[in-house]
Amino acid sequence: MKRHVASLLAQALKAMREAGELPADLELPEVQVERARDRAHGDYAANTAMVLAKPARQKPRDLAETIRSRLPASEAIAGVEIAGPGFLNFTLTTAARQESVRVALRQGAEYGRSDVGAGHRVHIEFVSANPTGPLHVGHGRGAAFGDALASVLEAAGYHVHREYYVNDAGRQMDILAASLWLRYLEAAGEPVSFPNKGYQGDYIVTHARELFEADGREHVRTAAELGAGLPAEDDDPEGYLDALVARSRELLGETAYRRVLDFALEAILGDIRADLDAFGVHYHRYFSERQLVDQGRIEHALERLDQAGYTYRADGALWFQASVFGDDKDRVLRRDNGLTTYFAADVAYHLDKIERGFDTLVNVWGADHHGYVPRVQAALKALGVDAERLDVRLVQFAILYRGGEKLPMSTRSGEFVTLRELRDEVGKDAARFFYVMRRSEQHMDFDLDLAKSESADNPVYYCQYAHARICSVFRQLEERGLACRVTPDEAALERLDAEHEAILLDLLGRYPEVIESAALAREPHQVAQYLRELAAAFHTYYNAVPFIIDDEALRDARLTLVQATRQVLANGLGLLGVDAPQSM
RNA sequence: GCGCCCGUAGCUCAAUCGGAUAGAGCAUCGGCCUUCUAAGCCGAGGGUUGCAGGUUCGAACCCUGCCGGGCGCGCCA
Repeated sequence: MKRHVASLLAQALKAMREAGELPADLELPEVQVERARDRAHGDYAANTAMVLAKPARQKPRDLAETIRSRLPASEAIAGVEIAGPGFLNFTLTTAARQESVRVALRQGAEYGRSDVGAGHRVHIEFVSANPTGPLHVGHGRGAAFGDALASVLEAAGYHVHREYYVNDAGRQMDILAASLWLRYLEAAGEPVSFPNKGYQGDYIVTHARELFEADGREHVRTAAELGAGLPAEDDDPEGYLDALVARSRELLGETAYRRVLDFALEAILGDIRADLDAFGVHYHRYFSERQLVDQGRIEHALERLDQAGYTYRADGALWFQASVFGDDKDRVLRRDNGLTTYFAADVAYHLDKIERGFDTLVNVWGADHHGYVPRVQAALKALGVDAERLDVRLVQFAILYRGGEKLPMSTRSGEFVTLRELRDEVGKDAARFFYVMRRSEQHMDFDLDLAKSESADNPVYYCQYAHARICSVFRQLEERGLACRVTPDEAALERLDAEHEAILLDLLGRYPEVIESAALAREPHQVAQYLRELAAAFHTYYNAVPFIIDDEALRDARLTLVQATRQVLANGLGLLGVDAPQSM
């Protein structure tokens, strides 16, 4: 409908130019049509006359008058008014307004879907937390945002691929393997001392015991063998850790070491997958960084950069000329010790996404990675890829509070709240809705005690309650031996002339526009805001007007309206990964 | 020090590309269960959109400078 109005305006402008009412050389602007914020302003509003006033050298209101006279007739438009400084306000006919109810019920779960995405292939990468421990609550926002955005894009007609990038290569994996092995030795009764910089969490102990149960004493070495000749930990904790890793590797041999490492990785990745699963987040693929290394994709990427002529050697290292493409400085790809950097792997990963045929790459990153964005963009540009194709959405951290006290969430400190604990405390639905309710750029406060103690006031329940209430109405109807006896097309929707009904009709018609807007702006919070509005309109309606009444035609019309509302609530909540319960 | 993000009601946040009288929830106060779920509804109070300039028909939004908060500035990942 919005597009219909815009097209009417565009035709009017064209006609005016041909009639000489606008300068022939005037470039016609893209017509902006928006939903009227105030119902007194009709259904749709356009600022076209005000935008054109200056270049056309005419008064906005006069221009608006001319535009109105040139508008083609439309069955959907009941009237056009000129208001304020020169707004054109369009009012829909009642028939056009009722149409949304019929469309919503006819399309059911499909209502709201569109084809603006035109099958564009979008790769969306989110969470991608290091597989060195369970997900903590800091990852929750990225998970909720990324998944909701992916769903919204799907609904808007994009072809979406969800991916988790697993950083299963490099030093952190060695530290993980060593940490798990030391706990394994403890489980076997060896008196080893655990390094401060190792992964301290209980989950390591748990998984180490599992390894002990699975493999028995096969990987046991004595504490004496392990400690012999190692430097003192206090002097150089990081150096000590590296020495410990090297010693572990040496004592276990490559095969057993690999076994321990893979066991640790699989166990932790299993935890992560299970947590995301329970959070309602499902990926098409978990993409392994190690595989990128093993398959020579990093060398491939470095060659490509080299061929493009943007690498050079200095101080024994291989550098990328990121500064040529807008980054602050050049970046190292291969260190003087011969190992490639994390950045090199990331270049390879992004190149791989492009080579897999994706049109657009959406990266959902924590805001602490913002300094990293220019160098990845620079690499893509150097590889001849249009930087517009990479869209990095930075998600600000949610600052956690418990009882008014700010909470740290570092995995190193050992005192962090896991995503699982969050789910256990406040529930999946409340957590997901809360995370996705706000703009991702907005810093956010999240008080766990508040979310728990006031869980009944959480906006998610407000929306779910509206859905459950509607289901209850139909149960009630059945109990009284009644039913809605008409199809949506037969319903006497013209009887719905009350103010509350007009508001609901208006909102139902807006839903597809909201999805489209949320997809284009990459802002799933628009959907959450909309659902709250829709739920509010329904609750008001529910309290003001009885549905199960004696007047059968009116009763059926109201039931049809309410059924359409239920459908839209269910569709919208579904996009956000929130359940729409039949009862509460 | 440099760079990025943010600053809106007591609190947490919205505000459709710059658009009409800046809106919700929580909290406070006053009402509504003898009919479909009170996890709800109706009403009231609460604002110099951090501050000061600028741009224009029009600024919470764009520009400049300050103030405050978060984050980042590694041959770590």
